Amino acid sequence: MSQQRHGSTPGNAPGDRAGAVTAFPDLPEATIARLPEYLRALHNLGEGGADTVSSEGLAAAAGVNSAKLRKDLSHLGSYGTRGVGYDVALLIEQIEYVLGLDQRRAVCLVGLGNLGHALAGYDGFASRGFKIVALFDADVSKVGEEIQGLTVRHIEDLGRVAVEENIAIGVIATPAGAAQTVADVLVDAGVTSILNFAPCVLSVPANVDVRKVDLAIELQILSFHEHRKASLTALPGGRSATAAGNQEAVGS
Amino acid sequence: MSQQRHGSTPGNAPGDRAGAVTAFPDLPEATIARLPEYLRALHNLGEGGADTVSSEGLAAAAGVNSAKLRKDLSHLGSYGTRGVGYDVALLIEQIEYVLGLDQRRAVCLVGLGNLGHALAGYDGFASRGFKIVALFDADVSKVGEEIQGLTVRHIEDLGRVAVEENIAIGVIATPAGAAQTVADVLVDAGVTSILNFAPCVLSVPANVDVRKVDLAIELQILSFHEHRKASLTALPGGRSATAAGNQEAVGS
DNA sequence: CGCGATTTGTGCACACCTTCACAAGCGCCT
DNA sequence: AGGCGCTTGTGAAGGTGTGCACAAATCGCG
Repeated sequence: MSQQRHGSTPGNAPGDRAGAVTAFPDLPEATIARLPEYLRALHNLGEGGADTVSSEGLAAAAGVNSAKLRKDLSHLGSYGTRGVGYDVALLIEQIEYVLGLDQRRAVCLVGLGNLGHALAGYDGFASRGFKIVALFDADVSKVGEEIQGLTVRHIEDLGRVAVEENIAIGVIATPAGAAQTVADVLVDAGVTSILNFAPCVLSVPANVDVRKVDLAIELQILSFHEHRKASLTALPGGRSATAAGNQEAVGS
Repeated sequence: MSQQRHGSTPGNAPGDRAGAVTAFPDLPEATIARLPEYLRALHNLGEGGADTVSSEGLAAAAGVNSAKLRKDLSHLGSYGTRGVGYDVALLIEQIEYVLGLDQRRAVCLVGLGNLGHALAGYDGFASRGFKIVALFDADVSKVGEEIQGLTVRHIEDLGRVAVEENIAIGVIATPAGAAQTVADVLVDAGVTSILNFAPCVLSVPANVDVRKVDLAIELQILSFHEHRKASLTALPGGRSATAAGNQEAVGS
């Protein structure tokens, strides 16, 4: 993953929410990538009326191995109760805190083509800790358009607005050709996390995190497995028994 | 990852394209997930007029370490030339073959909300080896709508159409509540690879591959890093030098 | 109060992945 | 023909992640 393995400042035990500037024990990246999934599963369980969950139960709901789940939670010093399980509400609170979701984060979206429109209208963001506060596009014919109560602005205004609205996360949904330029503008505007939907590699300063989602790549990976499966059809076995678990979550 | 670690049939060396049913040396999952990125970089380079690339050059274009790139390519028995580099056209052909992209794969898309519409209109699919051949939705008010030259059909027709069109890959872009049902239908229709955009865990037979893309999860991971960075602001360093490389590709 | 059932937290072993460092191979120039 | 510089392919080392299996802890019940 990224080079910024800043050696976590020793400080405060997790669970100690007192000091405003709590530093984290360095969580494994793999764990971090799974926490959001646990969180989603916990919300589901909570809405279903559960007060506590066993690691087994939560693991099933999140589609992972229970040992892995326990180890992940132990990393954040989590408070389960032996013989009982985890308190759903408490665990939600803990994970949201670790992920920094207790403060609703402002996000801006650049590029309002097909995908950009869909993202702007995606209510999953709002319901899971984020708020899209600004939309930008380079195309003047799109500027002024109103989407989901927000007006599309010209990308020139990005710098000013980003500061005003205290935006730390930017989403790039432009064509590949424009993505690097947009990334540069975002970085200049103080954005330190970028979610990139454009099929290209971005180069950014070391203090900026980039995550990339490439829809075609996902399909190509599936295609490989299809190809492999097809080359195995002559073998024994064929369509086999039903079993859950061959889920393949995205994330690094 | 998935349990189907079918012990690869020994057969045919890669590069030996003669036998129609070539089995693969089992490529590491991590390598597979990067191949599409290499492919994209190669296409870019090719369009730029390059005939050959060094591992260093290609690695830079794909945003990875050059040693990793060489090892990845060596896994597929790739033919580079020492002192020269890789033949761009040949390497493209090799990777496309391994990924099974030489045959344009038929994909169906279920769920035509905001995201579904965007996916249906995404030209990145067509240009990278896939063709969306059918659209489905459960909502009768959407059935009949025409999108990108395709007519939305009712999900009841999925089984029949999937067989007719020989669809092996399905994309789920429905709300979470409907996703499992849709997955079941897809599986019954003979689909063996699913790309799931719904925020939920799917349970499917062991021979079916599922990849999940959850937009909110990506943001939550970024949020964690933001949170961590914020808790480090008091430390020495601050905004540091420009450097490429802290890219975080999605994929397992 | 003690015992058994249950479930967490974790030490350990293993598998996978990454990175370094270098030998082997190739082409070019003299 | 020979040597030199460049680049691939890979052995080995270190790191990260996974999963088993079990000890430690807690609850409920007799």
